[in-house]
Amino acid sequence: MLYLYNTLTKEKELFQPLDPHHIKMYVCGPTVYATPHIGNARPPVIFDVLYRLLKEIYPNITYVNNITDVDDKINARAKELGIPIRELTDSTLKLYQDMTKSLSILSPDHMPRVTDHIPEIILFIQKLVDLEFAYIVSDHVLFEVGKYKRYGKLSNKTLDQLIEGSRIEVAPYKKDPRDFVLWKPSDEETPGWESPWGRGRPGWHIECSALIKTFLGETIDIHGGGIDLTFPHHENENAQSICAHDGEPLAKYWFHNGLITVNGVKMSKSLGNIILLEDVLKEYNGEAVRLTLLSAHYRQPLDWTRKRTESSAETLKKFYNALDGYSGNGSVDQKLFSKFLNALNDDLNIPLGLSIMHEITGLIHKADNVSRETFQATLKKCGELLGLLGKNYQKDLSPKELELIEQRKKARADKNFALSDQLRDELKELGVIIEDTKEGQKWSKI
RNA sequence: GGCCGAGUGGCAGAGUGGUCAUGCAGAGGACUGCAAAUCCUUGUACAUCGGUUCGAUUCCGGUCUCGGCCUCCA
Repeated sequence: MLYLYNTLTKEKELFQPLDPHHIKMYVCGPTVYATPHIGNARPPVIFDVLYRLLKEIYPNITYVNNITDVDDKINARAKELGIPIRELTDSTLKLYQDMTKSLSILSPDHMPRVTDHIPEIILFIQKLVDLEFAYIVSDHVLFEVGKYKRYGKLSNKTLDQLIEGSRIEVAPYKKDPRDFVLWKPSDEETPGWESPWGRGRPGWHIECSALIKTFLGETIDIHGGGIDLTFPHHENENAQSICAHDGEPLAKYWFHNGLITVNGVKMSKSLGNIILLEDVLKEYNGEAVRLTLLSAHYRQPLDWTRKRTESSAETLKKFYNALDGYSGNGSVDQKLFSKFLNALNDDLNIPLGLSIMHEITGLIHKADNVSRETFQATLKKCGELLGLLGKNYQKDLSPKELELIEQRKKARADKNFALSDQLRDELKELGVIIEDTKEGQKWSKI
């Protein structure tokens, strides 16, 4: 029984799929204009775990994650760099794909690029115009918020509050300051597509509505993203999709992850406290970064510190240590695995799940040879669900490393401890950890 | 200002109306040539003030502090 916290109802709810034979999930993907930071990495990792969990429970799931490659931020950035837009989006997309690889994120079933689906977007907007939920003014197509009575339900805002906030851009042609752009005109230099409303480009929110419709249908099970997308992005998406689809809900469960903070405050471009993923990966391997991203409950903020990442790396070492010597043939201890699964099923309580993995680690060390394999298989299986412990960590050693290991073995046999200690230090410098056990000298590589 | 969320032991971080979170760090011990790993032992934790209750860290209300959204943002 899977329970998920639903932003729409503000409650933890039993997950009841629309169709248990086909689960549909959509997560808002990146706008490809800037080097990914660790905040960009949290949703893909969190949703990757949810994806793995759903796969464990249900036979068939379609997960769609879009790539936004048309956006004014992209245009501005390309101009600043003096490079063609396509070059910027392609190279940034490549960085995101690299991130996926280094953080062991499974590929979603579809990763559509928005620019490959402009006709669907135009059709979607046309429908809203035809139904009179949208109006055309000054070459723009605007969604008329006032026509959707439940606007604000998702983000828990009343119409009055939004007006009082009054930080909304008030273009003079808007009927209502809250109305938002579905389509806007492009000048010669700006990317644009021919449409019934002239040459232009889509507004921010419409792409997701159109892509969901295209790939998954009118109503999906889970729609997700960072909590900061709730308003205005998801609120607007929700409004336009519901209006286009005769009141059918867009998503049954709205699932949002908390944000990454630095010294307690949100990491954001405007504050300039961005930590780039590539910089973190220079110091720590992807798996340690992944575990760090999973080390707090997904809805809680996660304060990014060096100490935290180091602690994750240590934890991984401990887990891998416990898996040492595993044949790969153990059978999973169902009782322990259920305990772990129950933790994840309870609104993705990954920290609790990790504590169970620690418990299993202890059991491995205390077990006899027969049950050890079972516990190791179980730990491995738990790790799999979190996208961890998949590495074959006993990597090949270089000839030099092998040579040093041999030398040390000999030195110990000769009881030349001064030399053996020196060789151990040398190997450590190379990243090879030597441990002496009853069975003799053992090595592992970080 | 409005709407959310949070305050747990040295740190990180779950959770619960009444015997255990867990990890790291610390202390003591076992093992070891020394380490490391591992094992055993070890901690008057739940912002604050009231209320409900036989009993609250857990429920309710007030207060304080912090964060998020209301603007591009994952």
